[in-house]
Amino acid sequence: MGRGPCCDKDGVKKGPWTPEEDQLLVQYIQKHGLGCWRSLPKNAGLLRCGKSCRLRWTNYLRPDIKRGPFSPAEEATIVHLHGMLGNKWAYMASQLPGRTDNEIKNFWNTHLKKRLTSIGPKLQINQSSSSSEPINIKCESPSTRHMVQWESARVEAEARLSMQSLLLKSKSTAKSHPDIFLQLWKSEVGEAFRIIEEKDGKTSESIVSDTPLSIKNEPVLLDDTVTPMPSKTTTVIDTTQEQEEDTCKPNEDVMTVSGSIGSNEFADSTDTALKLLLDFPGGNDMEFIGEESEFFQLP
DNA sequence: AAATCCACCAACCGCTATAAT
DNA sequence: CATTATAGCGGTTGGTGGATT
Repeated sequence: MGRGPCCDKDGVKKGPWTPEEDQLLVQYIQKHGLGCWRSLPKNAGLLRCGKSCRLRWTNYLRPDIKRGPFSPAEEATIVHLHGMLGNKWAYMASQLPGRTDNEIKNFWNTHLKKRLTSIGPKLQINQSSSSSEPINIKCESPSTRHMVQWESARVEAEARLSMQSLLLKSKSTAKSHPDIFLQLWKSEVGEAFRIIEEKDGKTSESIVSDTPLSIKNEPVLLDDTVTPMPSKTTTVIDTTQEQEEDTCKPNEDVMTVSGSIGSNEFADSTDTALKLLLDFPGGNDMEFIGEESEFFQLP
């Protein structure tokens, strides 16, 4: 049969961790490194299940955890990525070194989402008109406007993608690409971005690394005190540098990924798509929606 | 000063994919 | 190959502390 149980449910402590428990866990990991979470609690003398230990370590005790408020640059990254990917907290965490998925998720739910909701009614999106008038978005701050625009774009993209997938299924002809980014890039959303890119005739910098990356996170060893880190990090961007502007500046400080991706062609196309989609064209962030009226039309 | 409300966040829960037996 | 545990992820909950009434 399969493996033995990870922990018997009885006699397992739950709830907040005490400093003593934290100390036991940290000491054990510093001494033995990361290995089997299943056996860790017993070996470390903890009355916790392995899952709880893993969460405590990854979300709180890891030495590379960055505490404190999110910088504007980090905020912008989250908004960008959420606009693109939705609730992919783990992926966002991989792009924000020192931040955990849990932290990002909490930050989104308690700050960004609220802000988005609060300014929601103020939005005046002129979709009824078939004219080429740009969407009229009224928001207090550029960052908020930015966020709303990305959310709008994401909702549109999702709607269109689901519609497309329905159509594809009904036709049973074309195979949908397994990669969501490539799907998105191949959709009109990506098309609209490409048009703008060409119009502008410039290659804008992206907050997302040019280094090939994959959603399937490859392990990478961080230069840290505790040896084998349970790193979910693949390609990381150093956003520790405070960036006052809302817009994303080019970031040269990119860590090297130790594990290369096997299928580079696929990964590259995915990354290019993601990179380009995360780049804002021109001055008006959502200009392409107004210009490309077919964006709102079904295929 | 007490009660209530609210925001924040750590931790848990449940699900899925993958790995081990 | 089937079964089961593990790891990882996203959603949700509950405790805590500060603000407000």
